[in-house]
Amino acid sequence: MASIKDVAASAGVSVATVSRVLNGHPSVSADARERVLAAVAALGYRPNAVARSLRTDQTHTLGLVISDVLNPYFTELARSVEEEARALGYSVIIGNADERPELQDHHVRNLLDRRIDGLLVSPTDGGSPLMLDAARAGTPMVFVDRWIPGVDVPVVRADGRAAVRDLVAHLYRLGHRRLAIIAGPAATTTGSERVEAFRAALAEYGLPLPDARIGQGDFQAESGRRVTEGFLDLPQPPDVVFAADNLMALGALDAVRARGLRVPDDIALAAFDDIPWFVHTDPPVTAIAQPTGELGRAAVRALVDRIEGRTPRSVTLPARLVVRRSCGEPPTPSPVQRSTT
Amino acid sequence: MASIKDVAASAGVSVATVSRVLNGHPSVSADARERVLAAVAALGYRPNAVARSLRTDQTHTLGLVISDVLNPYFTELARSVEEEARALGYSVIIGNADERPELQDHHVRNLLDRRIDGLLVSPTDGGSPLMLDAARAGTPMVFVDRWIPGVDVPVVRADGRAAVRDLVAHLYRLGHRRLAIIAGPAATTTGSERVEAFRAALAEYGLPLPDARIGQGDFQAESGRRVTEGFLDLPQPPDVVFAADNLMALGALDAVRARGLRVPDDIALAAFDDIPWFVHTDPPVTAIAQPTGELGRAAVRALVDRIEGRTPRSVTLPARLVVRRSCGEPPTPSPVQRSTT
DNA sequence: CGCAGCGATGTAATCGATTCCACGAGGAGG
DNA sequence: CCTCCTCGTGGAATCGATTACATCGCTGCG
Repeated sequence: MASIKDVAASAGVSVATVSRVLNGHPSVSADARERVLAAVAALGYRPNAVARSLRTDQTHTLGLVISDVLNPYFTELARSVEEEARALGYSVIIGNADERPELQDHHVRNLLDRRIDGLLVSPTDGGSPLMLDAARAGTPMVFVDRWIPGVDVPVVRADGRAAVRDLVAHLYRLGHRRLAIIAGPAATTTGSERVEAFRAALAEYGLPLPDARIGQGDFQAESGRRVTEGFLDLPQPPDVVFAADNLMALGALDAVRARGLRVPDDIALAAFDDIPWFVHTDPPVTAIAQPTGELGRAAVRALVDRIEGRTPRSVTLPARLVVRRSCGEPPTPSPVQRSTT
Repeated sequence: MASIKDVAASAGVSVATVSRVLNGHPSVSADARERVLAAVAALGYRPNAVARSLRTDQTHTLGLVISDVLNPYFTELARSVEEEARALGYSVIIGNADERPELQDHHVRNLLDRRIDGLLVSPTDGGSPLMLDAARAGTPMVFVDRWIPGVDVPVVRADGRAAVRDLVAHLYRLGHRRLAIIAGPAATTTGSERVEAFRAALAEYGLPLPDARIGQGDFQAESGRRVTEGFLDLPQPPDVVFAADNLMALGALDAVRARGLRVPDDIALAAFDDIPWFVHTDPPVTAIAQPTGELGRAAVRALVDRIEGRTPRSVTLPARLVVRRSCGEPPTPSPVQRSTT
C-alpha cells in the first residue's frame, strides 16, 4: 500500500508538502498542490489512519459500550449514535456487553487501548473499578440510558416517571388492581428506577406492591418467562404484568401463552421500551416509548462537546405511554395517547 | 497516559526489555521480568494499540459491513461474528450500510484506512469499484449472506432453495394457488436468488408467477407495505404473499391490517428469515430460518484463515422451513417441521 | 588457559504520518 | 541598494511501540 513517501517521490516534493496539501494547509503553491493531487490519484493513495492517530493523538473514534445489541432498543440507539457521530466526523466502535460485567470490562479495556477519543456507556452494572478509574483519569465519557451514581459524568437518558404514572392510571381505569412488575437488575439504574416509579405511581392510587409481585429479571427474555411463571403460580396471580424492558415482555408473552392463557383477558401485559414489533404481536402491546433516536444523538453531541473542549450537559427527555390492546379495551384515539397501530 | 518509556525508566531497564517482557520473549531474566511487571502494575500501563499496529502492520481487527443493523437477522449475525472473532483474538468494527451503496463505500473506505486485517461484507449492491479494487488488491475478504458474482472471494451463506421448495409444497397443500413474492433489490444476490428459487419451486407445481405478482422491494418495511398494497389492488389479489426478508414481512402485515383484512383467512403470509418475534405476531409467521449464528462463525473462521495464511473455504449451509399459522391450518407437529411456538 | 557460544540486555532503526524550524527567493519599503 | 517579511519548501524530530544487531559477561570444552 502506497505511503506518503511514495506520493512525495512521485510528485517530486517532500513528504512535508504532501502532508500540507492533504491537510489543507494554506502555504502550498498551486503548482505543487496539483502535482501532489495527481500523484495521490495515480497511486490510489489513502492516508494511514493508524500512523496519523499515533502522531496526533486523536483517533476521531468514539467507543459505544451497550448492554445488549440483540435488544431492539439498543440496536436503534447504536444506529442513531453512529449516524450523529458520522455527521460530526467521528466513527463509532461498538462493544456489546451482553449484560455481563466482565465482557463490558473487556470492551472498555479494548477501546481504551485503541485510544478512542471518547466513551459512551450504558453500564451493565454499578461500575467496575476499570470504568471508575477511566472516568477519574479524565477519559471523555458520557452515560446514556443507564448511569452510575456518584460519578462525575454527564448522563443522557429518558425520564419515564410521568409515563409510568400514565400507565398506572390507564390500568386503574381498566379495573386492574393487582399489578406486578418484572424488574431489571438492581445494579442498573434503569433496573431500580422503573420499579421505584411504578411503586410511587401505585401509591398514588392506594395500591400495594408486595414483594411477591416484584420479580427479579435480568433484561433478557428467559428471565421474563421465569418470573411470569412464578406470578402465575401465586395463589392470587396478578391482573397485570409490567415488564421493565421489551425482551422480558417477550418472555412473559411466551409464559402466558404456554399456559394456554390469553392476553389481556386472563392477564394484561405492558412493557417499558416500545419497538416496531409490538404493533404486530398478539395482542399489540401497550408500552412506554423512549425517544431513542434523540437520546443517541444528544449523547453523541455531549460527548463530542467534551472531547472538543466545550462543556457537556446532561440531558433528560420524557418518555411517553403508547396504549395498545394488551391491557384490555381497544384504545380510543385521543390527542394525548395515540397508538401507532 | 504512561508509555513504555515510563515503564522502562521506572523499572530501570531499556524499552526493549519491557517490550520483551510484554510479548513473552524468552530471553529475559526473572529479575528484570519481575521489576517490569511491578512497574507496569504501579503505573497502570497499557500498551498503545495504535503504536503497536503501526509497527507490526497488524490491527487484530476485522471490519464487518452489513446492509442494515436494524434488521434482526443482521443484528444476530453481527453478534455471532463478534463472538467468534473475540474467541480468535480479534475485535470487530461494524459498518452499517443501511442498504445505501454510498454509505457502504464510506464504511469500506473508513475500515481500509484503519488498516483492519480483514473485511467481512454483506454487499448492498452489485459491487462498487472501491470494493472490487479492494478485493483485487488482495485485502483479505469474505462475503457473508450476500455476495458479488465474479469476484474471487470466499462466500459463506445459506442455501434456501430446499426450504423454499418445502414452503411452496406447504402452501400448495393448503390449497393456495395464486402466490406472490416481495423481492429484494435485484442487485443483491439474496434479492434475485430468492425469487429464482420461488419461481423454480412454483414451476414444479405448474403454478405461474406473472410479473404482476413479483413486487420490487428493498428489504425495508416500507417497501413491503407499498408492494403489498399493490397486490391487494390487483383485480385478482394473491392468496399468499412471500416476503424475501423479515422487515418487508412486517410492512406487509401493516398493509394487510390497514385494509381490515385478516391473515391467513383473507391472505396468507410467509417470510424469509426467522426471528424471535415471529412467534408472537398475530398470527405467528411461517418463515424460512437461516442458521445465522453458524454463518457468522463460519465467516469469521474463513476470514481468519485467510489472514493467517491458511486457505479459506466457501461454506453453504441449508436453511429450513418453520411452519406457523400465517398460511393457514395450525401446524401439526412432526419430526421434520416443528414450529418453536 | 583460551576461545566459542549462549543468555541477557541495550542501542537504534523503523512503521507513516504531522509539524517545528531553518532556509532561500522575491517583493516592499527606506 | 540593502534590509526585512512573507511565502513556499524541505529536513528532521516526534508519537509509542517492535525488533535486528551489537555488546558484554559467563560457562564449558578442548
